Amino acid sequence: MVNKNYIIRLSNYRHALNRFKTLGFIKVFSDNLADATGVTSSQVRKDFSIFGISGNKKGGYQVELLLERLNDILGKDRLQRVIIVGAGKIGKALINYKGFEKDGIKVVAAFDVNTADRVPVEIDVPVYPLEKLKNYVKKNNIEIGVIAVPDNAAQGVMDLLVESGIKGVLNFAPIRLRSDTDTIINNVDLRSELENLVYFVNATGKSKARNNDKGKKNREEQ
Amino acid sequence: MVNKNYIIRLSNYRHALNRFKTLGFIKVFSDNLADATGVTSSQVRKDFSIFGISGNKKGGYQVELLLERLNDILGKDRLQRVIIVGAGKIGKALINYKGFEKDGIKVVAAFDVNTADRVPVEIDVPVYPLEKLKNYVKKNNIEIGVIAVPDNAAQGVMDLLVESGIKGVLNFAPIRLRSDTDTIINNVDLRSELENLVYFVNATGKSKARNNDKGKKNREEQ
DNA sequence: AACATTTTGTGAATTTTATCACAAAATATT
DNA sequence: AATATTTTGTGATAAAATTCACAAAATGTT
Repeated sequence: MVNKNYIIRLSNYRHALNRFKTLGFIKVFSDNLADATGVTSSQVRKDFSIFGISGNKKGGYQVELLLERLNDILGKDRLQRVIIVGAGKIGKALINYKGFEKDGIKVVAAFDVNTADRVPVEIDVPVYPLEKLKNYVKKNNIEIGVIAVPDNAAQGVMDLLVESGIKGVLNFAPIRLRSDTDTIINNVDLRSELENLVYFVNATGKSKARNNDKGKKNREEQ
Repeated sequence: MVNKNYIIRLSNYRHALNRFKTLGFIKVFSDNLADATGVTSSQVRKDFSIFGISGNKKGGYQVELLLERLNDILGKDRLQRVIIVGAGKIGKALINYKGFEKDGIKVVAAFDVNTADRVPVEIDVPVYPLEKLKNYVKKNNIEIGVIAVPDNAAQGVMDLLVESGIKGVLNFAPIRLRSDTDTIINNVDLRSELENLVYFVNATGKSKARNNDKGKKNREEQ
């Protein structure tokens, strides 16, 4: 069963590959990708096996071909348009972040209850009042929305997004959103990440090690 | 072996408990916490069992006592001071975010190569030039740092933080940081989160379900 | 062209994580 | 005070994820 962890790893392989490509690599081996992403080489091969990706025995994988295959799996063939709800601190940071574009993700609009004093200055992403969200999403066939509003507004926004027909939500509010549809919810909980660090920092030296895929020191995560 | 996932769940239980407390609850049952955090009740009990937390058969758990216990485990007894490196978009958002304080996390300073045009306006967190970081960390015994600089600067900042004696790092740069010390690194990779959504949104209806702890729709995560 | 070396691909084994299921305890009910 | 009900706590079990390990294939070497 393919789940989030597989996709995160594929995404990591893809990014490592892009770097290898920049460096002029023509082929890579599973242990190059393993080193670059912090997993074992058998993990890399197993993942590829699951997605039907194959290389050459002794010859490794052709960078170009492998990238194509990963791009295909990850839906990188077309630009993914995303909207952001909440043009506060986090919303603004996301709106102005240019790094997504090279990964095929484009913030096309933002929505906020208070558009007046929240217009981001640097980039030409329009900020609309919340009332226009539903219409915009339907008209433009937006599939992914980011929730960057305060806790107490988050569920309301979630309901609005679901009602508008959105398919996936990235939630920055530190609460558990509910939806009875099959809308996909990913959470980014910075508070939790920091609390986590606090715990392990305090535990350092008390031999409370941590070593699963997410916890292992020096391992990727996302 | 206690790892990140345990701590994330404990952190979630703690937050649910705080809400229950606000609502006037005196006691809770494992399935209240399960509902609130999106896990099973046996998971809640198993987690508690691992941390030696016990309740009363039939009586559930005393909210107040349980909170104390969780606060203790999660190191919530004292304020955790954190520094932020990089006063760009994300750095600024974190600096100005007030939500952490109620969870005992305080941003005490920020550092940036370019302090001039990057001073955050709203809150009185000082922004120092990068050269002052090492000294500041040592002098103030800072344990946790947040990396919010561009990719290409991230490893350099990481090295600097490690050299300064920092114990835990929350990394927003979408690369795998390396350190030969046992500094703990947690990554927040928004690009990866969005790519993940793209995959599952595209897969919707193609019966590519996802159902592990992180992937299950409507489940908490971080 | 034979032999050595490297690397994939994948079943099997192992480890980790989560769920089940039920005895024991606490509370409620009659 | 006896009986019924509820909920914990945890071994046993199941499921999931990862690693192992090795045959097979591709490439390199003598």
